[in-house]
Amino acid sequence: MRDVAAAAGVALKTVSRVVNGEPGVNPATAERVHEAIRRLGYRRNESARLLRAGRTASIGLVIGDVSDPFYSGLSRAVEAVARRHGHLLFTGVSEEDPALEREIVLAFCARRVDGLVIVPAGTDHGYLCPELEAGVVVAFVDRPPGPGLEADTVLSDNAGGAAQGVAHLIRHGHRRIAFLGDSPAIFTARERLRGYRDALAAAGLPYDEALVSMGRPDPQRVRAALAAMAALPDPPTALFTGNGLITTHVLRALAARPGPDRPALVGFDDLELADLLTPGVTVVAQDPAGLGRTAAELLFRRLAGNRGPAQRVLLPTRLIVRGSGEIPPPARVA
Amino acid sequence: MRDVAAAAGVALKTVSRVVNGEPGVNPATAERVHEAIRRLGYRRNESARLLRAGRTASIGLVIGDVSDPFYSGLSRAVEAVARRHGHLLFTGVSEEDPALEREIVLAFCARRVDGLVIVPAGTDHGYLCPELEAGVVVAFVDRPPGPGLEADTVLSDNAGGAAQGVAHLIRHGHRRIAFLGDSPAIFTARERLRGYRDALAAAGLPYDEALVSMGRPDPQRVRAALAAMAALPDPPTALFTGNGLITTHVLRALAARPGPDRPALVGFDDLELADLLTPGVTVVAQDPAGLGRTAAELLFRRLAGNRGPAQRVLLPTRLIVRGSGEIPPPARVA
DNA sequence: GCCCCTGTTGACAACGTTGTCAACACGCCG
DNA sequence: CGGCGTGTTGACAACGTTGTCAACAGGGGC
Repeated sequence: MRDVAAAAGVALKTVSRVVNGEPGVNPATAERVHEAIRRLGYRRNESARLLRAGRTASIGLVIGDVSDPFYSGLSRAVEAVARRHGHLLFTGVSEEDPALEREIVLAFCARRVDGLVIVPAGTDHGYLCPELEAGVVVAFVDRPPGPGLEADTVLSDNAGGAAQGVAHLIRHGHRRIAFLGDSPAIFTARERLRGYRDALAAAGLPYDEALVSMGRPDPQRVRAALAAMAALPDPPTALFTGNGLITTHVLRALAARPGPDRPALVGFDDLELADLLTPGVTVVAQDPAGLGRTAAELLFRRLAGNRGPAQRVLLPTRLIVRGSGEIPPPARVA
Repeated sequence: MRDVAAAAGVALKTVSRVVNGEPGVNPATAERVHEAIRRLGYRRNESARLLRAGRTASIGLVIGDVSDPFYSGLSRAVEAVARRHGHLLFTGVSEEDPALEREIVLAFCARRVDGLVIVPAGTDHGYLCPELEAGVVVAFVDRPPGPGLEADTVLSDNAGGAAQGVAHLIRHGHRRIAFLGDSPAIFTARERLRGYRDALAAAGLPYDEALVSMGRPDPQRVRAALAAMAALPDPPTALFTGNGLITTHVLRALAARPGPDRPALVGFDDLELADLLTPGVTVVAQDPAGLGRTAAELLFRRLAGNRGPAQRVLLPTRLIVRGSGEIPPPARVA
């Protein structure tokens, strides 16, 4: 900028005015400056401008794992909203590790991002308090923050969706329905279990701990849990799986056990190609893009000055019936 | 920082020294400063530091669409490498639109990112030249940059992989093999077509334009192309699909037409759940994470000062045989 | 007592911008 | 001709940090 000023024979400030299209510059002078800008290939340093302005026009997004389609739909939506508001997006991946999450969040704060959208892995977000006081705005999505923190939060209706899925199985005559979920340390897993219990209770069915298995969503654990349930004197005739990964593990395990004793299956989270499987898989679908968009929009509303109390938004889920829960029908075309 | 200095009764510079752990500070003074930092909850402004330092310790990633699992695996790898090098990652989504890509890239450059990893949507990257001269480092991934630009590029072996997939079909006795690919405007689509032709030529089979359809990967177009081919006097007995999206469209179309005249199928790109379909889908799998990692590592090698000529890295693909290309076998367990 | 060396500290400028305010020239009005 | 408003321009400080260099005090050797 200094070079441009020298080349055009004007002061720094005049170049700044021209660059920002401020009024009150002689058209002839402006043309000289533009000429110099072109000749020197000058481009304003946005970081410096923002340092001066005291904002960064950027927000940070912390997710668990981009390669999960749930998170990628969510990040895409956040990115779109950020760009619409003229902000750039930092993306960080916590790998579901609270320590890493904290490290990433603090790195974002050190860059003075204007706001944060967080899919929290940890349960203690005390480390955020100083940042909040410093003016950073935070929205949580998919899971609520740890206790003691007031912040906008956007969640799926996990309990309601799970209840809907389980009710679907009950409507189709199932009485012994198993629940295979993620670790109870995870908020969504607990909520979905709650929905499962609600649905059983609503139908007057007993809750049987032997039909519930929660833990890490790895293939061995899922396979072992399935085997244990199959060995019960009164094995389940239907399964409700607590997330997409577990659904796929169960599908793989069931593929090894075809035939009429194959239990029905309803899963939380939609799966790509789920409609092409035989039998089709009925799912409770979330709206990842809706979650991301809503959270980002709440964030920008705060950045625009909204000082209301923290909101908690619950997004509905959608039951997509694809023929499971009945006797295996022929494949349906979407 | 000024407040900390005042609180500790020292000069600004001393606080800076303490914060950076520079030697030559009296331990007692350092303790006073630490005390003040704690009391005031001071946290260094990284943006200001980097402005001073003349770097931003951030890189930009431009991809076409996060919700495509190919891109999400790639971005995850880039993010991991960036963090390992102490850099933050800006993510931008071009939606495969050259104008948007350009806008995002220039926005990143205006922030003075140290480097860029780009999955190019456009074919003219002339707008990057001034940025390159200004010292930005760029690595292209998945597709090469437009002509006239020398930059590190990491590609999958598109032609080789396609040839391998088509050869698999030929080995299983197919002589009429169709190619359904993305728009010929897309580099990878052209390369995969080339591989298809190579494999035919290597087997002494004729190239029949009636068996080739390229265009936007939307369901209607794919369905129409399939119908047209099925209506040929000598319809194809096997299909090679040019990317994952087209493969799923073809699978949906084929699901409506079961039976023994169903053509065999091999697709470029692996699909989640592909092993659970009946029949299983054989694919030519790329390594999205490998692409991202390699591109990011080349980038950081440049940032570390490597001044060699631009490299072009070709990553191998992997044929995953899942029983397609033969008469439909029973489902296999992974 | 003088000099030099070392350890500690601070003043100042700089990174690349923009906000504030003052200066200047010009023309118009009274 | 003096005063004043307007249009144009520039000097300076500031954003929050760090590099450069100088200043100062204390101690040891001559």
